[in-house]
Amino acid sequence: MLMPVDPGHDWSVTPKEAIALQRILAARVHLQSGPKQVRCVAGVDTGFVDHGRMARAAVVVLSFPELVPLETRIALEPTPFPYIPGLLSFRELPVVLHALEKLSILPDLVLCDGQGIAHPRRLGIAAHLGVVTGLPTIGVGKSRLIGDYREPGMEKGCVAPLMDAKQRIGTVVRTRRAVRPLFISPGHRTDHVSAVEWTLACTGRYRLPEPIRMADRVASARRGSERNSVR
DNA sequence: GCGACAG
DNA sequence: ATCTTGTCGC
Repeated sequence: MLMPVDPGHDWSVTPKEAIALQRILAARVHLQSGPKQVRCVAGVDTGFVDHGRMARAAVVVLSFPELVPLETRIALEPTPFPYIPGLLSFRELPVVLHALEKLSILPDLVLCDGQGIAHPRRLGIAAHLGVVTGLPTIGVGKSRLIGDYREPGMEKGCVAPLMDAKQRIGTVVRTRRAVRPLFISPGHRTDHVSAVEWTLACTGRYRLPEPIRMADRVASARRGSERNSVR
């Protein structure tokens, strides 16, 4: 249990309290050049079971740059909060933190499914996770929450800035030729440039970077894994 | 009031 | 997120 057991703050809040909390926590986000060396990178994602009543978080730690999975942990708990655009972290982070606590390996960087600072109050789930754990994080969104942008080129590696209120809040990145782009934004202790660099460094033949892909697979897997491994 | 809206 | 098989395209 190398990860902080400290929940960071009270998670039983109302939507109004959650928004007020985001405004406070957003001031603690640090945009920096990112970690100098990354020996292992983690990917986190959450899936839902039983009609959304249970939340299952998965965290997978991979070696870098080999991207070989080293450790996988899961946490399953009752879903604590409804899905409200802009308040996703209050629904998914509690169980994600419990999955992270089970790790024996401390990751140097964490890729999170969802936005970083590309959020109305600049505190998407990746930024929130970073502030609470102190770990460098990057937000990897599969679609846009807020912000305007020009469609990036169709080749892998093409990028376009994601803007809101005349400020840059992220980067729209084509991680694979001719596929929908990803919305990359700094979470905590990373910046626009490093967030895109690390994301591409973790991306192979697929649209999603390996850490996210692997966590996704585990979090969304049918009970056990009979529909996959077996047969 | 109307439209948008991560997972 | 989740409900769900085969199928079109590179």
